[in-house]
Amino acid sequence: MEENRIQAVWQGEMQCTDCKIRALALFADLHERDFALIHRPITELGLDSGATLYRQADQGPVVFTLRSGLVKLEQAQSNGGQRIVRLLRQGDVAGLESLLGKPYNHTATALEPVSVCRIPKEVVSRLNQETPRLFKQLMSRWQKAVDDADNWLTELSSGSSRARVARLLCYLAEHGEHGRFSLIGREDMGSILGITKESASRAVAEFKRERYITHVGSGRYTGNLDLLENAAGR
Amino acid sequence: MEENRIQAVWQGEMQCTDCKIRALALFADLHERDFALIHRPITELGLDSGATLYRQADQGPVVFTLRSGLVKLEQAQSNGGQRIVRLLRQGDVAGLESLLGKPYNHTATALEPVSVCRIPKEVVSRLNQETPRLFKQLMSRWQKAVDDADNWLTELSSGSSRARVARLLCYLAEHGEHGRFSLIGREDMGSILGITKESASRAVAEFKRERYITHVGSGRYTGNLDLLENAAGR
DNA sequence: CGTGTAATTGAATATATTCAACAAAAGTGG
DNA sequence: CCACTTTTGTTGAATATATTCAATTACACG
Repeated sequence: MEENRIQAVWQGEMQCTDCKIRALALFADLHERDFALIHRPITELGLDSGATLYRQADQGPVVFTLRSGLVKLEQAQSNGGQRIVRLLRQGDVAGLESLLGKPYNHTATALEPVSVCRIPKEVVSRLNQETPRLFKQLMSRWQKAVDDADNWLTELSSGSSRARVARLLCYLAEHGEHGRFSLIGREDMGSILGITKESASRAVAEFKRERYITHVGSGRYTGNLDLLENAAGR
Repeated sequence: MEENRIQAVWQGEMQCTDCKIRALALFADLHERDFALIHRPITELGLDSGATLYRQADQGPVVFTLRSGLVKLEQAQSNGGQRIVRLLRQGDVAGLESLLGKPYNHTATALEPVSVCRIPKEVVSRLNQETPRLFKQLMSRWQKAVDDADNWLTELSSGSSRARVARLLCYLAEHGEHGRFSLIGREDMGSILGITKESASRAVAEFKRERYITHVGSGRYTGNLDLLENAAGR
């Protein structure tokens, strides 16, 4: 049911002790014996691009950690629109607010195929009581969410539309492997940057023409960081 | 020295057990005996409008809780400018990142005379080890910072400059006592809303002419919430 | 190979910024 | 308490920038 709603294309029970990205994940500092305290199943899910992890206002029993891929967090505006307030990638945690018994504050949607771990909140609560090691990681994740939100505002919601798009492309280029990245939809770009999809499209099209970004096949691009940073105004 | 740098106009050692706003503060859930664990002094400071609590990149040994007044958090942009990313009021905590050993991420400045409690981070760490009661409050503060940041983005950084100013005035009116509030400087408004001070000024002047806000003496105003919400587009 | 979705582009319009001038308010020092 | 200086707010006019809406064009997928 739950798995159905979130449109998993594959899933499996997870052994966190063997996790290849544990250094990046919420459970980074846990020891062997800490894992004995996990009594509820942690499942790993694979989701298609476009799949929804959870919806704003839902009362969820789980947090997610992102193993790979890219997820957007959208929040409803009082005027009826939606605004993308953050992008999550490997190691980021989604739905922390559920640990406080609060409904999800965002709708979380995969922007590309993603792999996530679904962690029941009881697992986190229990581990947090039993061992102080999780505590610091939890605080760090919360702080990272604050930092990301603040940087989002200062970097992506200020300046001309061209500069905003340039900064977003820098972000994508810096986080993509080998500097290669997929462009996100122009509508999403607009929702991230607080501009219209047309303005986003115009800026992207210009950057293509001016070779600030170059197509390298199968929808992937590389960016000229120097040129982009310059257009971003820094 | 420290007290000098933050330009305190008065200060005194604080007995948290007697705190009149404890229900709102970080130490809300603590019991009598928990306070025996506090070995370092918590001081209460009064600051003038314009005083700086701390500066971005400083490595501070304290967090602050705000007892009264209004504080802005400014963050440097990569282009050299500054953007106000949050406003803090009664019960809010500033400088949580210092608990993780990180430098402050913002410059915190009083927008009106404020009263704050200055809490050495050792006090928080120690209490947090000894009692689980602080833990939940800490998580809540962190989550509130995230929520505030997200709402800031969706509510104050979207739409026309007129709508943004209307939303900011709504915010001020809702949080002021008896719906009365002081207008903040137009330059600060611009920095909050991502517009120029001239655009902010134009919108404010219009709202005054149209009686969306009314002067009630000594620099204080009341707002017509219906009209303002309407102008805010909701 | 069509068909629908997403991206691009153009032209008209709306909106915000810039820069300059002036007014109002808030300090400052007798 | 008053004159003076400085800062802050307001407004106008020219310009730059972004939005809107409509018309194509490119592209992915069955």
